[in-house]
Amino acid sequence: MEKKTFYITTPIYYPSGNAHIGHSYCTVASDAIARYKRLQGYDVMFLTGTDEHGQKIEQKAAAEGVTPKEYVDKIVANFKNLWKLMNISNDRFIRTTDDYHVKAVQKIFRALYEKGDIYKGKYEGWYCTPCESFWTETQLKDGKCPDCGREVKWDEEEAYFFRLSNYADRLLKLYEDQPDFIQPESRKHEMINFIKQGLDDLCVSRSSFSWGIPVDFDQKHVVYVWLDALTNYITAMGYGSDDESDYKKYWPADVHFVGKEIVRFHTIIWPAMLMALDLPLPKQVYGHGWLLFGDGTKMSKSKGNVVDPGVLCSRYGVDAIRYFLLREIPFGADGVFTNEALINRINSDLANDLGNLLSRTTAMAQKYFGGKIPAQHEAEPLDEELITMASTLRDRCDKAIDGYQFSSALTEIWKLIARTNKYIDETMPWALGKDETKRERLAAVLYNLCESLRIISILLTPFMPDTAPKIQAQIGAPAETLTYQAAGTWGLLPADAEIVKGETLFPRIDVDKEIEELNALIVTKPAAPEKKKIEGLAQIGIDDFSKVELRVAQVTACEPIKRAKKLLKLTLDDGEGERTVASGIAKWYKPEDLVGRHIILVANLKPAVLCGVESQGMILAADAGEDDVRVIFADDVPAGSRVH
RNA sequence: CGCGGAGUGGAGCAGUCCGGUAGCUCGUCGGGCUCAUAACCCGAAGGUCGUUGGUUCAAAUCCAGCCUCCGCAACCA
Repeated sequence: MEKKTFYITTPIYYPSGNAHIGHSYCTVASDAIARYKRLQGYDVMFLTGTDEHGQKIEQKAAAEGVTPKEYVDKIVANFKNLWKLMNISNDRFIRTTDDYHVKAVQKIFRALYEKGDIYKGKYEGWYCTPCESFWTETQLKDGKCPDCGREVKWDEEEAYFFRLSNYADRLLKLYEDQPDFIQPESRKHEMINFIKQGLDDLCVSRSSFSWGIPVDFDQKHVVYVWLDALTNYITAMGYGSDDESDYKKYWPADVHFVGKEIVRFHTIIWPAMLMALDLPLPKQVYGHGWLLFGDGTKMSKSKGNVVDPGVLCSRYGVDAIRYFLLREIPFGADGVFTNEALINRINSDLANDLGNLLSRTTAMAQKYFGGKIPAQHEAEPLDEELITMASTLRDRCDKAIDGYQFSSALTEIWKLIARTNKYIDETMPWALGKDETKRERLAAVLYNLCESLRIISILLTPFMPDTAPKIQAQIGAPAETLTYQAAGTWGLLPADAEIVKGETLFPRIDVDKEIEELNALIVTKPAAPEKKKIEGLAQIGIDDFSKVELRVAQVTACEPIKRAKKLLKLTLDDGEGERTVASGIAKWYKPEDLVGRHIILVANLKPAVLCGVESQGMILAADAGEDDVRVIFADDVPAGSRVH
């Protein structure tokens, strides 16, 4: 009989920079599920990869003076190395630059076009010729190109569109028919609302850059991100190629793991495309949360190297990092990553509870029986609770894993670890060891400890693939006692198992010292804090500058603007009269910080309405750092003074 | 009144659907033990469950208002 299949995917990551711990999080989670399902006997397909096209990569490559392909090759190698380091067991790795993917995407694009689900239309927007970019009204800065600051013009570009709007009803029905399709539940409401606001057709081609898959029947165009990236989940299985056997075998996917920021694309656009292609839909999309820093800000590449997964793995071991990611944060919710939390977890859960349990068990087996526990055992009623808990652990883990709650699965395993530690205190083997008449009781106790560890080690394998075999080697468990079946059965460890005290699984870490060293890493490493070069804008003449009227003005009143999170409404005295200005500084200044102070005003800026407030000018402020904006004050200059 | 989520001992969370003893992990304090990685085991302290009001014999839990925080949408002139 054929084994049941299980197909799980991570998103394909955008290789515009090296992998960070946010990528690791999702990938490790997927890996744990893939391994667990394999353990259970499924024929698993675990896919990850990289999404390599697009304007941003094209620009980054150009900035480094290499071709886009050369640029991504380097970063993709970084991703692959990290996955290898972190014991990621993916069966395939797809790159959207792979030949088979390119061909399949072209085929899909053409098929949808011929079917009428893709049509040629016009993409309208504000166009900046030098940048070759379209911008929406709201992206413009002062009515000019946000990139280069030059004039833009309303223009249109020929583009292909996908009739997403046709699928709104079918999507809503999908969510109803398959209540589990979007997980966690709360994200479903967001999607329903989004659809009810009305879906626009989706632009699926671009002609303003060339780093992409060409539309084969219209070479001016390249396929734009959605159709290129999302289809990876089927092209990687050979869909659209000469050999679709894997596609037939594994599709539809059992679950797509994605970050919550891309749930929308996976639960609206992707199913709609599959509907258009008349293909089966994935069974579930699971949107996990983000890893946040202690201050609640999102992980990003610019924030320093402490969260470089490679660094963490080399300091603490891969399994410690895997454990932390899977245990600390309930899947689906956001979680905070701090060095303190990481080290505390390692010390208390891994070193104290698990590592020490193994250590004391093997040490006693050595000390009292030279590593071979006699076959004659004397049981006591006290043993029953431990035995029951251990032999039913597998079922509780299964249940947690079915809902992708690794955190719960690990919690269950650690309950047994704690119970086993307690069992040692209850039975006091060191006392039994002093009494020659208690040899058989002592044998039973030590055997039970090893059995508990055997079951623990099996269920730990998917999460900590390095550590589990180490435990199994120390208790001398043969392979046939380490299967999924064996995890549900007590008493399999053979009498002749050779127990050896091996290396310490997880050495305790000196918290203060370690934190200090990590902090030192933060300070020194990003010491070259990629000071963003101030992009050279086009030069202007003195006459251009003189078109700008700068004036000192006093803030006479200030209040927040309702419905606008970032805006403050300032009432200014500019020397001639009163005027109102809206400014996006609410995050950094409170109204009382500003009232009475003198600022510099751009006095002849065309008024604009922001969140219902007419703003008659703008005030000068500096970007003092990432996320740090400071208003330029001129308190000793009288209001009304001209600045030039 | 844009949509949604959340406010529970020092920290991080569960409990809220289906009202009735407020639970877990870490930390703190006290005790036990000595097999073990100064680890392990037991016990204690610590919470008016954001706030106000309502329903009820009884509210963390149900209802209404308010406050605060966080996502998404709009907005950083």
